Amino acid sequence: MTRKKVKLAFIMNDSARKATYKKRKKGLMKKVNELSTLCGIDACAIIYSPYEAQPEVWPNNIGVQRVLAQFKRMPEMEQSKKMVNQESFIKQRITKANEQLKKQIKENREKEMTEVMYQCLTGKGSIANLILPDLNDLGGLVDQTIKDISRRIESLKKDTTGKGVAMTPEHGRKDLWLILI
Amino acid sequence: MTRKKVKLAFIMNDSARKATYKKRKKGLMKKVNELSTLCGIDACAIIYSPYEAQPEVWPNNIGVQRVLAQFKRMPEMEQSKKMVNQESFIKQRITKANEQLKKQIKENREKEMTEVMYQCLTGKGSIANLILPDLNDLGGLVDQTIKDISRRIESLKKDTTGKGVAMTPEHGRKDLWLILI
DNA sequence: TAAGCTATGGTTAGGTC
DNA sequence: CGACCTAACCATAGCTT
Repeated sequence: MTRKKVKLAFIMNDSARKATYKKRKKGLMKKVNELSTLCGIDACAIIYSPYEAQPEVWPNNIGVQRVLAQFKRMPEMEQSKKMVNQESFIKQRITKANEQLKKQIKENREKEMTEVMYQCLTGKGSIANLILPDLNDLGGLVDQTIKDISRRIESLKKDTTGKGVAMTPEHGRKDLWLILI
Repeated sequence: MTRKKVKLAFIMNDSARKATYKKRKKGLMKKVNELSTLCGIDACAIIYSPYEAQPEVWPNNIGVQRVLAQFKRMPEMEQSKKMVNQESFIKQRITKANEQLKKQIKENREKEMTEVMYQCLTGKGSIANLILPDLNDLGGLVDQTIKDISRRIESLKKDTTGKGVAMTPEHGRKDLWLILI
């Protein structure tokens, strides 16, 4: 079945949009209810849709009116403070996404370099045709690997049972430890 | 690790409550943003909490004010219509939960009876010490199983390749088909 | 305190009936 | 429609750092 990730954009197909609306509205109401219950906070939600003449609110009209009254009672300036508007919210998400992207790139590069190092160790490749930045990264990786290996040797020396220790690396550097097997 | 299902009730532990609040508020904001974007609807959210002096709103104060104005402009009577108040919402959830409970009980009973039938077939048990309701259910289950087996035999007869067909049953009665192996 | 991790359970897209 | 199903994706509780 085709269940690809849905792009976060307006759904053009009318019936699909309505179906999604109904499902997600239900989920959202549940979430609001949970947050309110779990944390004992005052919350209210109002949703307008082309499918209903009246907006749907949670928890009820009295609660909404009360919250709204409180909200309107504040001075304009105060309202602006600590307010999450759509623009800043989206900016936050973009920043977050960019951070993840950077992390992924770094991770990919590390894997690439590990592969190169492994190729060299098994004689299937050479460092002859690498460019300078790659050589620098590779140097760092080799240093790190040597350190890891030294630490591994030390821990093996201390293992008096003679049966070996778990192969799990200390810091999640799973791939590199394979070299020792 | 212990990551059991959290009971839907006020979290007594202060720091745990705050942590949950922060995580869930973020998730909620994301959901509101998604619903609004995907379905092109006008939505706004207001959350009061002991952790912030000002309520947090989405998408922004202007949007909230506009939605609120629309809301207040309606006659009282109209507001009451189609409104999901907390009580009816909770009642809905209770009804739903009860339905699920019934379904689960029925499912459990079916499994129990299947087990009994299997015990009898393998000679590890007898129907001698069963009470009447159990016998009735068991009878129905056996009938159903015989029908399933007959259908299975028919479908095997029609299989001219002689290589057998997939062992997947037609209606998800996985366990019973094992008898044929 | 906050930020990061991951197993788990919950939500939902795309189907069918 | 709307109810149900399932595979995938997502949110998050409980931890560690």
